[in-house]
Amino acid sequence: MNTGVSDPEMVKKCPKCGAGKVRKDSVRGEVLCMECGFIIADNLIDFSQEWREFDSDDVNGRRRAGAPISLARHDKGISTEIGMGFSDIFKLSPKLRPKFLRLKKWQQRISTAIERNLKYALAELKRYTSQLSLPPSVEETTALIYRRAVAKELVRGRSMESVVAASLYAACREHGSPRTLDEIAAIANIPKREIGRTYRFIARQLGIRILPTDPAEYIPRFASNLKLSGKTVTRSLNILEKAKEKELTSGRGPTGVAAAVLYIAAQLTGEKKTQREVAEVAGVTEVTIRNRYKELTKNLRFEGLDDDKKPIKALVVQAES
DNA sequence: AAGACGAAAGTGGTTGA
DNA sequence: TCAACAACTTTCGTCTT
Repeated sequence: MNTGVSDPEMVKKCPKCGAGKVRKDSVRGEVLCMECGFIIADNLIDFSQEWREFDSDDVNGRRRAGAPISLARHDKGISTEIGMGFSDIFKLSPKLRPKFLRLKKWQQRISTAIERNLKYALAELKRYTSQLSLPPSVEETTALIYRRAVAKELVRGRSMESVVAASLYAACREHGSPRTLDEIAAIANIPKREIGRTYRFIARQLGIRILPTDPAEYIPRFASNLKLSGKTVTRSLNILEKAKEKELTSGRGPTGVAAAVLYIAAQLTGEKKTQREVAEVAGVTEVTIRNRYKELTKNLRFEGLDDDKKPIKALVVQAES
């Protein structure tokens, strides 16, 4: 997203609504307005230094030079290649030249075996993360998961792409900014169920906990896509809290719950959206939204109003009175 | 005409024997 | 490995605004 913001750190006011309630979410890599829900900037880069110096030993041992080590580079950004300099070979005695060439050849053979694959995988990952506007922290986590999967030989029998996609799916969830399987499947060009299957497999093998996703994590993003205000987001989260207390969310698809809650909140704040629109961004059908909100309105009995014939109408009346 | 509603049948995934 | 099961989808006809 290009919002024309050169330095997200310096943004104090929302460029859209002018309100001063700007919050930086470094986990999701987004800067967003709490008033109108506008995402001012995303894809933030973490400029912070990972080490601090406490004494003179640290100054020598920890102060770093060069680029930080990155798991998202196939060689972690620190490989040495023999004979990169064009003229190096002429610095050697004629006697040593065959040895030099032999070493060079061997290095290439070793690296091609493992590194080639990794290089390709990480290039693919880069494409996914940039298309989904995910921050580098997620990319790093994905790279780590993928490396662990490779180390355990979990890629065998599976396509490399599906393992990268599954790693990405896992990393997004770890970072609390889950993407739906549909979203990842769309850019990776892999069937949704294959990613899901691979995800469950590697998660189990690598001991990654599989907890159901919290619908709340989808709400800000969906709301932003629907151009809903921060007020509606807040309202959605309130409704969701009540729904959780009454166990209305367990066992339900988190995207469906998020969609229904947003739909209801939008009705309440008068920012009317059709079921079709909400269903679209949430990646569920209108029927699912209907089923969820029927459960919600029936069981939550919004402020004592309980008209099961026309729950939504009842809600709007309640909101206006 | 568009949106909302809901019934019915079908799909893919989980679970427990 | 198989059947039962819940959640979700697809499809379609009806009602409401």
